Amino acid sequence: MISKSISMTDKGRKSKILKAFYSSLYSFFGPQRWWPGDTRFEVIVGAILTQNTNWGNVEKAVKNLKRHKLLNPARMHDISVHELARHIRPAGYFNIKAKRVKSFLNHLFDGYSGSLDKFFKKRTDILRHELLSINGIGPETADSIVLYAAGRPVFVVDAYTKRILFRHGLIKEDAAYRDIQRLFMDNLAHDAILFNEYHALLVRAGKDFCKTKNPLCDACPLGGFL
DNA sequence: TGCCAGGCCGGGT
DNA sequence: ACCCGGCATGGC
Repeated sequence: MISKSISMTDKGRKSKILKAFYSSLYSFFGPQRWWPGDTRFEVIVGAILTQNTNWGNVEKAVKNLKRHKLLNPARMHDISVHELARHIRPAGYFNIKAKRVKSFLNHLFDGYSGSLDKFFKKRTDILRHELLSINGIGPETADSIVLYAAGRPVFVVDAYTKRILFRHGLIKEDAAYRDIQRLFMDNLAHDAILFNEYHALLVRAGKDFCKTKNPLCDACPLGGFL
């Protein structure tokens, strides 16, 4: 009885903090309007290219792809993995990432004749599981695609999310991806618009105030929660 | 000039 | 079930 009320209290406390974080971030930064990409396919490619990589470098790679009219499934499926690697060079890890984008394209063309409409036409949990089965697509990349390309309410967890939550004492440093994701999804309405903004705001806060080295906690809109 | 950036995989223990 | 090396460019 006692332990139950303690855990309920703790859950309620975290729920309130997560909602307060969102209010503070939204008030401070305003809407972020993610994903920074024009089409679903651009979101998918960007999600793979940004793995452990600065977004600025991804933008250079995306610009290359656009300049060569390659940023659509059919054209990108046609070229060799070697040629693709050449275009995405600025994104770093270009050989492995070219292979990963190709893995997705092979899946898309093998099973869905290259149609994203067909590929997305399934239950959210099935879609997520299917994405995870593709080599080179892990939890964060899969969830980014499910949320930002398919528009389904799953919460995306990334390095900034972990760091911010850890520094505010909401998770352990070695917390697992699914546990962090559950923290958000058990305490917030399953709303794709909300999850979209929330993750984008966490990344914004991370970039501006929560670097690994020299975090600017004084100026951070979440500073008051420490 | 070294460190960091919106991960993930494969092999080893 | 972990742990770790590898993957690579560009900006500060």
